Amino acid sequence: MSEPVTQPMVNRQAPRREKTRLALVAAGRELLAERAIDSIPVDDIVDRAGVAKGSFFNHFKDKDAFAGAIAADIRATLESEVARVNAGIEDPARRVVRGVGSFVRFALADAQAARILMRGHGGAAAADHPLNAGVRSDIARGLAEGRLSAPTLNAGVLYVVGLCQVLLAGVVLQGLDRDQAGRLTAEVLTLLLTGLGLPADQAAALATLTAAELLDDTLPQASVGQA
Amino acid sequence: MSEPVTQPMVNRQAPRREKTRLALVAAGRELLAERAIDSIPVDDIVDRAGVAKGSFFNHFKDKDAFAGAIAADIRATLESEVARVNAGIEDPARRVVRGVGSFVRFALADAQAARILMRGHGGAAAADHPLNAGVRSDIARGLAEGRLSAPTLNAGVLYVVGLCQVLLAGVVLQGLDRDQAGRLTAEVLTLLLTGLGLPADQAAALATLTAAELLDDTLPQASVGQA
DNA sequence: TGTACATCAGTGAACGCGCGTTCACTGATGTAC
DNA sequence: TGTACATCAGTGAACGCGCGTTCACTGATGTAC
Repeated sequence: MSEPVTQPMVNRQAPRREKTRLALVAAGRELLAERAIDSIPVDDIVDRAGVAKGSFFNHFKDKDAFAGAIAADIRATLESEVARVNAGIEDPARRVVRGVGSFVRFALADAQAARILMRGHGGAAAADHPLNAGVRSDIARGLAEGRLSAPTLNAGVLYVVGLCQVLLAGVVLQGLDRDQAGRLTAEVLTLLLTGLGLPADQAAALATLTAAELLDDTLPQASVGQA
Repeated sequence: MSEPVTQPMVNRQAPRREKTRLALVAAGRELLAERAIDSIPVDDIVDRAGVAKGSFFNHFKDKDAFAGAIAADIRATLESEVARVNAGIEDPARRVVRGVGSFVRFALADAQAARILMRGHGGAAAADHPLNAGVRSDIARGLAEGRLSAPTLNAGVLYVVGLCQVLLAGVVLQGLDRDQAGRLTAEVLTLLLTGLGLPADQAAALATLTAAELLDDTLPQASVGQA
C-alpha cells in the first residue's frame, strides 16, 4: 500500500549479471561445438559455467533460446568480419573470394564457433539468409559488369554458398592447420573463380593472393562474442 | 531337463517380423525427415507405425540404432542408383554430372529420404565417405586424361561434393518441382563443369543434356527401402 | 486332418531416472537520508 | 561515514513429467506325429 520510497533503478547490477551470462555463453559454446542443444543437459551447462541451475533460467527462457542466442551472436560476429574484410573492395570477384576466405579465417580463429555455425547450416541454402545477402549483391554486380558469368543469379549464389560451406566443413572437420587450410582455400577458390568465368591464370592468381592475404599472416584473434 | 523334441526353426515367422519392421522404418522415415532422432519420442514412432512400444526394442537396440539403420539404408539405395545411372558411362565429366544429377533425381522421387540424407551431412566432407569414393575416382581419372582440370584431386572432390550438397539442399528445402529442379540443376552443373576446365559451351551443353536425361522424363519411382 | 507342443513376435502396463523448470530463500549492490 | 532499506541476481533443493527400457504375458505360426 505504501508508495515506493526510492526511484526505480535500472541496470543496477549489470556487471554482476553480465558475468554470469558470459560464463553461461562460454560454457554453451564449448558444449554446442560438440553436440546439438537437445543432447546437452542444463546441468552440464551450469556445471561448466560454475553457476547455479536456477541462474540459467534467469537469463534464458529455455534451452532453445540459449542455443539461438549463441548462434545469432556467432553469425553477427562473422557478418561483421566479412564486412570489415571487404570494406573498400570494389571488384566483385575479389569481394566474393574474400568473403569465402573470411569464413575460413574465422574457422581457424575459433573452431568452436565454426562448428556451431556449421550445425545450423539448414537455412544456409535459403536465398534470403542474411549471410547470403552479401554474396547475392556481389554476384549480381559481377554479372552486370561482365566481371563474372553464370547461367543465373540464383545458381551463382547457390554455387558460392555451397563451396563456402564445404570448405568450412573441410577445414573444421579435418582439423587442418593454417598452412593446410590456406592451400585448400586457394585451390577451392581457384575452382570457384574458374566456374564463374575467370580465365584460369587470373583465377589461380586471385585465389592464391586472397588466401595469402587472409590466412597466411599472423591471425588476429577474431573478436568473437562481444563484437 | 528334457531334450528338445523338435529341431530348431530358423526364420519361422520372418514375414510377420518383417511387416512390423517395415512399419517402424516407414514411420521413422516420416518423422526423421522433420527432426533429429533425439527429438522424436519412441511413442511417436510406434504410434505412427501402429505397433506396440515393446516391438520397437524387439527390432532395434535403441533409438540411435534405429536412426542409423534408416540412414544406412537410404545411403545404400542412393549409392546403387548412382552406380546404375553411370553404368557404361566412360567420360569422367559425364560421370561426375550424372552422379550429382542422380542426387537431385533421388530427392525428387523421395523427398523424405533426401531430407534424412541431408541431416547426416557431417561426414559428407570426409574424403573417405563411401558416397564420395565414386566422385574421387571419376575426378582422378578426369585429371589423368586431361578431360578435367583442378589444382589438386582433393580440392576437386571437395568442390563437387559441396555443389552436390547445396544443390540437394536447394531442391529439397525450397520444395522445387521437377521443372524448377531441372533448370537449377542444369545451371549449377554448368558452373561445376566450367570450374573443372570445360569450355563454356561444352559445359552448358553437357549440363543441360544431363539434367534433361535424368530429370525431365517421367520419373520412375526410385526404389527406396528394399532395393 | 487333427491335436499337442515349441518357438518366436507382439503387447502394453509398469518402472525409474534423467532432466527441464520452479520457487522460497540468501546474498550482493546500490540508494536514501 | 553510517544505518536502514529496496531491488535484483544467485542459489540449489524439490517437483514432476516425459520418455527410454523392461518384462511377464498373450497370441500367432509352424512342426511332430
